[in-house]
Amino acid sequence: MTATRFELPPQYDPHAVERPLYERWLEAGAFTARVDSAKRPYVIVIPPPNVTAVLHMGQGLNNVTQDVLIRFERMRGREALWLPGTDHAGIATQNVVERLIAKEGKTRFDLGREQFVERVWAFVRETGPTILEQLKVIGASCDWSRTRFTLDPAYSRAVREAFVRLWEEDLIYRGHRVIHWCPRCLTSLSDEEAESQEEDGKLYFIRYPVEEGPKPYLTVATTRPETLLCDTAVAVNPNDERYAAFVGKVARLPIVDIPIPILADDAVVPEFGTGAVKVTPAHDATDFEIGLRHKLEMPLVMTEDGRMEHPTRVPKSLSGLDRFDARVKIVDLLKERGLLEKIQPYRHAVRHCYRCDSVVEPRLSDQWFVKMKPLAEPALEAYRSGEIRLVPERWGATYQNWMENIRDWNISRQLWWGHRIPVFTCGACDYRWADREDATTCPKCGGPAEQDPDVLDTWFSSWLWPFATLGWPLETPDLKRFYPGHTLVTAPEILFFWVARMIMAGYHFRGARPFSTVYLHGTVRDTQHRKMSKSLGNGIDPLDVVRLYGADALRWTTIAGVSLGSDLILDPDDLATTFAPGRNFANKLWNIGRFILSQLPEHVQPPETLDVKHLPLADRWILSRAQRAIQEATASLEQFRLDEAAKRCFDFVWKELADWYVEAVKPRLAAASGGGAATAAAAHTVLAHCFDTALRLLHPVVPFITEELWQKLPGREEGELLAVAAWPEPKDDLLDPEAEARFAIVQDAISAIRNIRAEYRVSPKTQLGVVVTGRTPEARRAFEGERDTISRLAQIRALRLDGRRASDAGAHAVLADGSEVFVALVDAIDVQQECRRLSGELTRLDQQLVGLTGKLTNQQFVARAPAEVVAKEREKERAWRDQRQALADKLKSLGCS
RNA sequence: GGGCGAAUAGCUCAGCGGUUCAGAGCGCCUGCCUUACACGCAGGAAGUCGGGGGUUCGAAUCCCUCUUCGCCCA
Repeated sequence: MTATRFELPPQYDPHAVERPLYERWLEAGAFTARVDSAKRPYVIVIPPPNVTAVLHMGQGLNNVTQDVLIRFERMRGREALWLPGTDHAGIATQNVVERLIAKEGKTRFDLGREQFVERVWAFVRETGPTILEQLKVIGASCDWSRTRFTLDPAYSRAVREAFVRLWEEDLIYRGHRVIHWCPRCLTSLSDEEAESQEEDGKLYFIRYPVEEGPKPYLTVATTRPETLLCDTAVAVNPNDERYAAFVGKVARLPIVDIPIPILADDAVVPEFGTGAVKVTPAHDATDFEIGLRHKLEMPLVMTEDGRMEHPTRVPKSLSGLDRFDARVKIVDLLKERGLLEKIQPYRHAVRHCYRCDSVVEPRLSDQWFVKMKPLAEPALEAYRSGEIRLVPERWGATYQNWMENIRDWNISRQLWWGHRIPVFTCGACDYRWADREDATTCPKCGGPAEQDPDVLDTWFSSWLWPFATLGWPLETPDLKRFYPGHTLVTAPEILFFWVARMIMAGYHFRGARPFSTVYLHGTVRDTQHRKMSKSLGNGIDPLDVVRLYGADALRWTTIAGVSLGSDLILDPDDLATTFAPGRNFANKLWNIGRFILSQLPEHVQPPETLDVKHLPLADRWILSRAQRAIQEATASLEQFRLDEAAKRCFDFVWKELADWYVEAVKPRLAAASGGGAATAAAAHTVLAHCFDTALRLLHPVVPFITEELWQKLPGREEGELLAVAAWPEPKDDLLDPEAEARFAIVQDAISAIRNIRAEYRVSPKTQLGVVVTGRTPEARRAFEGERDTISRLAQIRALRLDGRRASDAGAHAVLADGSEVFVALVDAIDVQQECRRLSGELTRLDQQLVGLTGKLTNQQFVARAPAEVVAKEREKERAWRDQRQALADKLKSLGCS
């Protein structure tokens, strides 16, 4: 019976099992979605990590969440496809490689475009697979046969196709306007990529001399005095009477000393500063609009890398200075000339580059834009009609707000790494067109064609991810079968960057939603609630966690620790405590398995053979609890309540199966070799069934340990895998509310005895004499049937159920249903203490009864509350009165006053 | 300035109209190496559910307001 395969170590060792199991899943093709099966598809596309990235906790949470969902649906019989891949991440990747070559003392300009791009490719080929390999370590069940990269040739064709189509639909245009410019990355950014942060800045009040004005000067307020060098006007609000007399006059621009007009424009907010503002059309989006309206000059006063430069406007002393150094200098110059009125502290939003955090410089330039309004409309409608659902729902407001106020999308980046913009210009006739092929000559005049030097925003490729990964624009079998997809799991930070745009692209290019549900999970933070980040050094390396405690411990802790949409707080300085829940649970599961496996014979009868009605109460109870666990865990997973599902399974396997059933059934198992063969056989079946159920339910969350244990269960056939085994279905004939209620009383009795034992400090070794008196025939039958259970779990020498006791020296307890417990404690008993204990109970009960009777005598309650609530309260009152009576009797018999 | 969210045991969080629902995990206290597990077992202490007001027969749970914190957008 004790075959060698059950000789398992008392502590679970994840390292011994994880890698081989993952290999086994791969070899079996367990994660490969089949294009030709009859199953309904279920598709998740991974949010592609940057190709240079290494796994961090945020991705850990993100990917474990996806894995739970995909494994759940796979077990439920769907054709599950979890499509993995990476993103070329234009700016980020280019930055990484630029830093690398900087160590060699070179810049990308030294290498030249072609060589530099080749250098990036070499780097990417080396590091690209890293993060995907790391996903395997944490158990991600991706379909690796379909791994994609946004710069794959096929994917690049999709990007190009999308661009050309939009061009043909007249949705792409060349815009001349002020955009966000990163002077460090040397590229323009979209609105989303320029993140605003509240900062403490200063408001400078500067006097602009006025020629022949009502006053000698006009004071303007600005946060960026260095830009005054390219001011081309001063503006006030047309309705601002304070300045009416200035309008039409000429101011002299300080330092530069040239005349600029004073004009009136609605865009000026009278409440800001003095109500008069300087107008810098080339370095401020609002000023640019003013400039357009008043046909102002728009000189640029900075180089692309943010240094002051202009042939006539920048004085020699400032030329070549960084913009922030120039600010200081300019302020000094203004002071010298008596033109600085004052400086005030000022809190305002400043935009920063989302990749390098540099302060973004608004800058006038020509860029390619996508007209977004027509794309946004279907995406907005999809949300409003419920065709696409956001979980948690509250993000809907944010989504709608963004879609309603959508602005055109600047998609050109002045980078070398990425999809080169397929726009060509004829050197001879200036004709401009977008092309699916690399053109060399002009289709109009045959002149030389020149391709736009810029590349596309990375998000312009990743917004096609849900279908470009499946072969679009070709109508591939994969595309037909696996689009539209189902669930997208991601963080709210990229709701606009990526999710919203994918929805737009889905409708625009495929005429169908890319997915039906967007699950937005929280952020991983440290104990001070700071977002984990490399720069703060407060991150946790998920692989460290795997190394220390195993992948399942990592997975369990992240899934059970985070409720729908909330942040996950982890302590990077105390991994042991942080991941203890996962480690402890895995070990517990291991040991439950170790025990059960050691007990089971080679052949266990299937649960269908059980004569349920005649099983012992404990068996009926645990079987019923198993059905409930199935129902509740399934329902929770369907609602994306992964933590709830995990905890429900935890309670079933630990708090019910291990703490109660396994303990209750030990005497029967021990009797297997003796005369109790039949009852032991039933116990084997029940144990095997319940454990098998638990392993299936837990597999999506802790796949490794469950697979390992499941493989060892008797009756396993060669090649069977839990990863593709069927999800449990609740069996109605095993649901048994009566057994659940009865067994609860047995548990209640055992707890009462244990409580008394602890209270009177009776050693666990001391075998007690106990009398349990059931209040009802049902209770008496329950106690009778579970006599052995009670004796074992409460360490009882002599258990009487007939109500007769040998002495009165003992402790008493009354159970919820009015049944009574008497524990003989001849020496240990302290009547005074017993009186205190029981009267304490009585007082508590009395207080509850006061409240309850008050409620029941309240006409309003009886009249207005639902009848079933009232009935429930009445029933409760009856039970409590029984309890109270029993307690009072006891107190009286003990002689307590 | 606009919008959203959070505030419940020492910590991280469940619960979101009906008192044995004031809970879990970790931590803490007491006692146990009871032949699956000390990464464990048994028992226990611990919160006027952020403040105030309201709705309701009944509120941690709904509404208003204030305070504190976080996020997003301008």
